[in-house]
Amino acid sequence: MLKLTLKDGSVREVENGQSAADIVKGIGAGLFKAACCVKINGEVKDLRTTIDSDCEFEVMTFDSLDGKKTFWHTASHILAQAVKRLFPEAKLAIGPAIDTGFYYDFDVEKPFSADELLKIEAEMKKIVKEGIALEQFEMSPADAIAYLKKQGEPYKVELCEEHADKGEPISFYKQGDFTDLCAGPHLMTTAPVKAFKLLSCTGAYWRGNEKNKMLTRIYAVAFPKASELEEHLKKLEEAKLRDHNKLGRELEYFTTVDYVGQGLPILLPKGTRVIQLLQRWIEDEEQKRGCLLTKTPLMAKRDLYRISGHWDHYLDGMFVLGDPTDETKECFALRPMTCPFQYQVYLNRQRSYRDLPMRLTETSTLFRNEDSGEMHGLIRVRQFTISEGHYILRPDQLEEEFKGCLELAKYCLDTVGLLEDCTFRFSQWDPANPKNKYEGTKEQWEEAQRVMGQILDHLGLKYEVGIDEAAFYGPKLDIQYKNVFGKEDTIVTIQIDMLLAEKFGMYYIDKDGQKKLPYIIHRTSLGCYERTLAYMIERFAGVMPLWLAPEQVRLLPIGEQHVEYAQKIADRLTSLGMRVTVDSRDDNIGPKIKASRLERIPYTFIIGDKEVADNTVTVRSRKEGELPGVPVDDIVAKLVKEIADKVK
RNA sequence: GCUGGUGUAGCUCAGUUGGUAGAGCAGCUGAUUUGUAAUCAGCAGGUCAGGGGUUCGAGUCCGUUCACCAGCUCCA
Repeated sequence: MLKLTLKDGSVREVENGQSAADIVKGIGAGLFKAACCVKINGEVKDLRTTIDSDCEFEVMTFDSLDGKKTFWHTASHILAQAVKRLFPEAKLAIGPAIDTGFYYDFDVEKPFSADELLKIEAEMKKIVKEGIALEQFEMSPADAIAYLKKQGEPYKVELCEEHADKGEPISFYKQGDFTDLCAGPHLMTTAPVKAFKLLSCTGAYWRGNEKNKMLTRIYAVAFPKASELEEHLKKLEEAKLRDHNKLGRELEYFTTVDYVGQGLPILLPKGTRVIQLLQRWIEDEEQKRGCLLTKTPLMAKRDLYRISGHWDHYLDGMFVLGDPTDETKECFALRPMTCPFQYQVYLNRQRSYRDLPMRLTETSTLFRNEDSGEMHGLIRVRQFTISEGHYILRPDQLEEEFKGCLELAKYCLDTVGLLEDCTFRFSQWDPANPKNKYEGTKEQWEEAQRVMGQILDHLGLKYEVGIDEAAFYGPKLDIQYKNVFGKEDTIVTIQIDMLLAEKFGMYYIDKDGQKKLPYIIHRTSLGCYERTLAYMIERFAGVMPLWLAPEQVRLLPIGEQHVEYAQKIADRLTSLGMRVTVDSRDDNIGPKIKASRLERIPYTFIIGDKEVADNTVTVRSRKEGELPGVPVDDIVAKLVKEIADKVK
């Protein structure tokens, strides 16, 4: 007999040599029905696994991510089976579960049309209804390759050949007329995959390499119950309503114009106001923290970028003015970053150790010639503005200043309401340097990453490691944010640079009279303003925190006779620096309230006979609903405090 | 850059086998003087994304450029 320790800590005795599925069945029929896979000593395993030693035994259902992924993986096989039934000439690539569902890549002549996707869905329904059992079997690598060649699956052959080097047997799963190279785990049958939807059909490069053939990828999601699928699709629809690219245009934060160009959004008055408020706030905050504000040119001769290394590394990413190949004429480029410009501030005269730390900061507009397919709303653009700082430091100051940068970034993100959804990534180089991206020696990289890792550990920061995500001159701490659709981008970055100081000859005279090279931290405090605005629109569904709202209060007089009183209150709020309008249009109160709601105005005051008589207003707050008969002094004090406190 | 989709009024969308470009909302004007998500009437609004081609005739067919969307790749 074996002893299994279950999740609740209880111990269950079972016969040796049973499958996990049989054991789960013994625990309960309901649990067996819901089981997707098991965890043996913390490792995800197939229900078909034979249990032959004492272990910790946990049953994973669809409620866990591991269970979901097993479920989705089986769903992806059902998708592939349906495609093979309808399009026998389709070649199979890969079909994994992802965090939000699953996909399968196929090599087909033509991508699937919307109609064909419906047909595939219908075929999948049949396969589920057939309740086909999945069987696992193994082959030797040589047999597996021969089998897959015979099946005419070149992509599977390629995967198998790579795996063959390990000398392990190759695992397959078979469900009826369909067999796929697969390590599992999988459900026992196709029956539980009751509710699913094919979401989109797009192109994707084989093995994620743009030099390879582009395959056809179907994204999908699946659930045990139809109601769960409906709920999921509803959530996706709701996310669309928060999408900054839709809402930001509707609410007139920004627009784009085809003859201006891609990635060049026009910030409308509302968007511009929010960014101005953010900028003023950050510049003041940085001053409090000892930063010196600079203003440097938006372009420079190519000579500058030659020194920094950008000319060699990122010429394709720059907007060049002039012929970059003609050395007999001047050639300029718009700046893609601020570093080499801001270093000139430091280089203005000889520096001593007493000048350090020197914390330079700039509200800096940058230009990057992104590939045409990359642009997206305000999140990925060709011209954008960041609060970019360069801290020039003695080695003994590095840790303290790095800590300060992180505190500043966290303070900024927290204040604008984005911190709680951020994750941290320690972006390191790839020592193999496959794209020849990195400058500097192995020793320099190891030293910089050691120092950064040590600082992060001292801070007790939880982070993921991103290999091959570093800058060409050094490692980074990237603060990552996911938008409403789960797509992740960097919102703030803090970098340690051990290369550029030498290139620019940024020596300082130390206490001992020796010339020494400083460390440099590149950091953003709030990162890209456009991107931040986009995320805030999504985070707050268009209702900005009061201190940032382009229009903070709208006053709605019910009749003509109430306009004067409303205007008096508006003047008082305006004199306190608030952004206020009076909607004195000749219209019913209903439509005026509707307009104020649709425009996401944080506070709406309704003013009629009662309010004039009592010196009050009826307040409609986006957060608190309707508050009737609030004395004017009280609401003014409340608003002043909410603004001063930067309430989210 | 790659694959696919989309582009008709400010917005949401109709527009038949190629044959006079439409609606609702928003806007403007007038009436109404109004108490919590659409008062009534009238008016105006268009280079059908932009060049080009086929045709007696193109919103519709073909090709091209641009922009927008989804995904891949990229992101100093």
